[in-house]
Amino acid sequence: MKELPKAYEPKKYENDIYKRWEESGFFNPDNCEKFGLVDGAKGSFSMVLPPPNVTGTLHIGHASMLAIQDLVTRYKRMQGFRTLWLPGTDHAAIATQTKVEKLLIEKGIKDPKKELGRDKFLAEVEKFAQESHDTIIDQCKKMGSSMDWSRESYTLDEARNLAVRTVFKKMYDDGLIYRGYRLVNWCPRCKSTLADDEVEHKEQIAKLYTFKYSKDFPIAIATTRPETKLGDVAVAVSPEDVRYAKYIDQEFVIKNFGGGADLKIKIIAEAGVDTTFGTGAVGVTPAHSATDYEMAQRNDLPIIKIIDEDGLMTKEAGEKYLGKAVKVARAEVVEWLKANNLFEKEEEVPNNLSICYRCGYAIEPLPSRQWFVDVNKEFILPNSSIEGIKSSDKVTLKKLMQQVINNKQIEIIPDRFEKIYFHWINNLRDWCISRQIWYGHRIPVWYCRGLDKGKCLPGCEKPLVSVDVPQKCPNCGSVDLVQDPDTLDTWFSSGLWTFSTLGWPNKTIDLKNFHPTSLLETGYDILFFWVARMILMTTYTLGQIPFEKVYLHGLVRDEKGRKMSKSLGNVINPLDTISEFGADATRLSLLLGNTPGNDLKLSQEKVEGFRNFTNKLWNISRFMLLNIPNPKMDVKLPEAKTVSDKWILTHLSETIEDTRSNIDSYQFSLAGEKLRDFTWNELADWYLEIAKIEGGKEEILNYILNTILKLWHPFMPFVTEAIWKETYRDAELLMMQKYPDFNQKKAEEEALLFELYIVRIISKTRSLRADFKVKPSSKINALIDIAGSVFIPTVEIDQQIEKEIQEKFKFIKNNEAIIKGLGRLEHVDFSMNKFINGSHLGRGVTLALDLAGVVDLEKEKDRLQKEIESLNKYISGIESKLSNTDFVEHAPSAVIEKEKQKLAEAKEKISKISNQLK
RNA sequence: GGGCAGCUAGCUCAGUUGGUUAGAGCACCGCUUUUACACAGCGGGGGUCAAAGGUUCGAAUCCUUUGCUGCCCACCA
Repeated sequence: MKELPKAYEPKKYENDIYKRWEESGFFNPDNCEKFGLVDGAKGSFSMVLPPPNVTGTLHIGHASMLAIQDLVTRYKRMQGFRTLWLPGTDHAAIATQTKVEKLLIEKGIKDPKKELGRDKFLAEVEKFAQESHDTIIDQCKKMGSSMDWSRESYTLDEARNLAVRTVFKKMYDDGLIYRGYRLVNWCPRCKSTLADDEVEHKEQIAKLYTFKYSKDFPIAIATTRPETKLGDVAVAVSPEDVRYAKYIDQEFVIKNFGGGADLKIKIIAEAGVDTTFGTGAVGVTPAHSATDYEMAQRNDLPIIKIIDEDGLMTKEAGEKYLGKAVKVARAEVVEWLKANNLFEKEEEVPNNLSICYRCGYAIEPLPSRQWFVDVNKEFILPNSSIEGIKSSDKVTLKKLMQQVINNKQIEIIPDRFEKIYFHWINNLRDWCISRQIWYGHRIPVWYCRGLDKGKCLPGCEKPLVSVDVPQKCPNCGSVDLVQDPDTLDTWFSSGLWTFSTLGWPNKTIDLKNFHPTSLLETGYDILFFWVARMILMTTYTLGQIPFEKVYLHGLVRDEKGRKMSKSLGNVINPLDTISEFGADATRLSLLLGNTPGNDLKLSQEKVEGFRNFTNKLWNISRFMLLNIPNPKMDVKLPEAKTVSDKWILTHLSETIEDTRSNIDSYQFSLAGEKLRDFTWNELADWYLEIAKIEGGKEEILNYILNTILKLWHPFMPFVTEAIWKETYRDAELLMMQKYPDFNQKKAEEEALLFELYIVRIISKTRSLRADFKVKPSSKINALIDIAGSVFIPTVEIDQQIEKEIQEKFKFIKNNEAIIKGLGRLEHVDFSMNKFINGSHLGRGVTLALDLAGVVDLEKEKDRLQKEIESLNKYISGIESKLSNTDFVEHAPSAVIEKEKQKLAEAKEKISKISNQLK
């Protein structure tokens, strides 16, 4: 017999337990296999950790992700799958560089990049990334994550760099990567391009200015950005617009617009122009607006770049504006328009401002020479294992991305995100992958600087794309090669994550064992950034899907549903809740009440509630251990000695089945709630109390404890492992035990009867006691009468009914001790067919408490009267249902039978109560 | 402008293919320190399931419309 401390103190156990897990080596599937803990028939289960950015520390959203993934991992591992959960971190290029720049500026370095230079600056970034990485890893461990640290990866390490270079080269050779001068999203603060989906929109009120370019110009236009008009090449009007039809195709020259350059403006017809907005005419600025750029392409118009990468006006805007900031230029253009009487009006309109998703700065669209991935170019996919795409078929990247979802090779949970995914792909444009920042994978492209400085041969201008550093120009033989200064979009390398982490481009055993991965669990907020790009990169590179299922979780919000942010001061730090309430409570509060794809509201109270539950489980075990002198680890389903045993074992069996099927269908919350109900309500509140009365339950308690620890382990690994150790001392880890299997045993009828009779009698006894304010300490007497069940509508007691009554009598009498104990009764008399006055519990059972001296007669009358009222309502509802011929004709007979039974039962009750009132 | 969710007890949410008098946790009220647990136990109150219409014998559940709330997407200059 062992005794545990009264309350569970997570701090005393968690670190040691994690250490034991880690030292066991079983986070690594190779070791599980070596020790025969893998069931060959089950195969592999693999999952990559969505690598957290090394921009800082983990927040509660990460904790939620870790809780879900660790739950699945432990569950699969306990089932005998060859289970791999592969960890790593993401260099997060722009984000990390921006962060470090900020920190250095705070330290007093005004322009860190300029002052330090590339190498020193990068060293600073790496130092920061390393520190951040260490914190992240530590936090993962604090959460109990059972990841295989021996396979840890980084999106910017050597192995991943090889994968990046190899894929880049392959895509270039297939013509899917090209270099082009095109309009890109430019962040003047980050001084880099951004992909389309890295641009966010913020609603604002903008000033809309209406004016004419010149006195002679026939059409007024409206714009929110007058300074860009210095780069206008056309005015677009709707072809339907009668006001402007006559001007279409005319050309105008505006001398010295805004005091700057001359403009050549052609009037063009564009169907997309809204005749009701502004003047119904749009000034077209191809270099600084995506829409206008497309119009220019369609109409063969020139592109005049008047804003540069620093957000300053170029000389194309005219000498007057050269080098001036955009905002300054705007004011000057407006001023000029007013001075020249061209200005018509100024009004406020709602407007969407494009901003950088990393730094929030306004995006400047501008034309630039960049590297792109062509999503529409056709190519052939050798080694295709994509269903519906043969190795000889021509495909595009877009088509690949659509196909794997269409053919259900990849399933997205919840499936509503599939629609969103398709919509995104349909609108997808070529992906700009080059970034003008320093922290990232250098683009594996070199340029020849000539055999003899600047004297290249024809053909030398072709970029030299190579996995390894090329020694000389293959065209002219020069060794004077210079690498492209740009780096790659961080999502280019994280897009390779499922296979680059498994050793690709080498043909490794890991790739064979673990790819495609089984599950990708991540937030819906990076569906496009990451999930879609992994699908793109993996299907293209391997001809394989990256994962079979995508489970998307939502955001963790505060108790009011607001996003957590430092400025609001509502951030819940997982380390704080772990330290205050324990990792298990933190995990449960993130797992339960959380449904796929939906945001979760979290409050301190919620975590507290689960801390209470952890402690409850601890105390349940504490009590059980007091009653299990010799805990045994290998358990078989024990034999039930009493009805209560049958009852609890039946419920346990159901619980195993429900837990498993809920986890299997990704309903983690339901699984946990079911387990909690069983543990707290059925086991603790009923069965353990019964065990105190009946005694002699060592074997069954041992079985139940053993089983629920296993069932709970994936949810709350620490406390279960701690109890396991206390129970079985030197035994092996709970983590590696076999997850309980549902035994197909049918629910025992007696188990149901236990609820129908015993539980009902006790509950009624308790509620009557409370109603009549009987002191809990005073034990009273009761009378229980057992008559024929109302199901047989006959007054005569034939043999069959007699037998039924006898059996029922025996059944209830057998549980007298429990009834007395839990109902706090001194003495219970049993009778047969006495039709006594009392509470009618249905099925012919009547309960009467001896309340002599305690009963307030008037109060009792009131109570009965109320009960009659409610019963009458109930009865009339059923009667009207049953008298409805439509119902009787259409409803299935089972439903009608049920209604009839309910009616009979209610009627009997009411007649008995009326009797009593007399 | 297009799309997707959500609207069920004071709060957070369950409610699987339509079929008990719609459930749980927290909070609330009353009682209890009955030796596993007061981070507990027992009992209790509380909802016309956002609104309207429709389908059906029967709707929280299916359909239509509307209203809020949130999110995503989009080239109204």
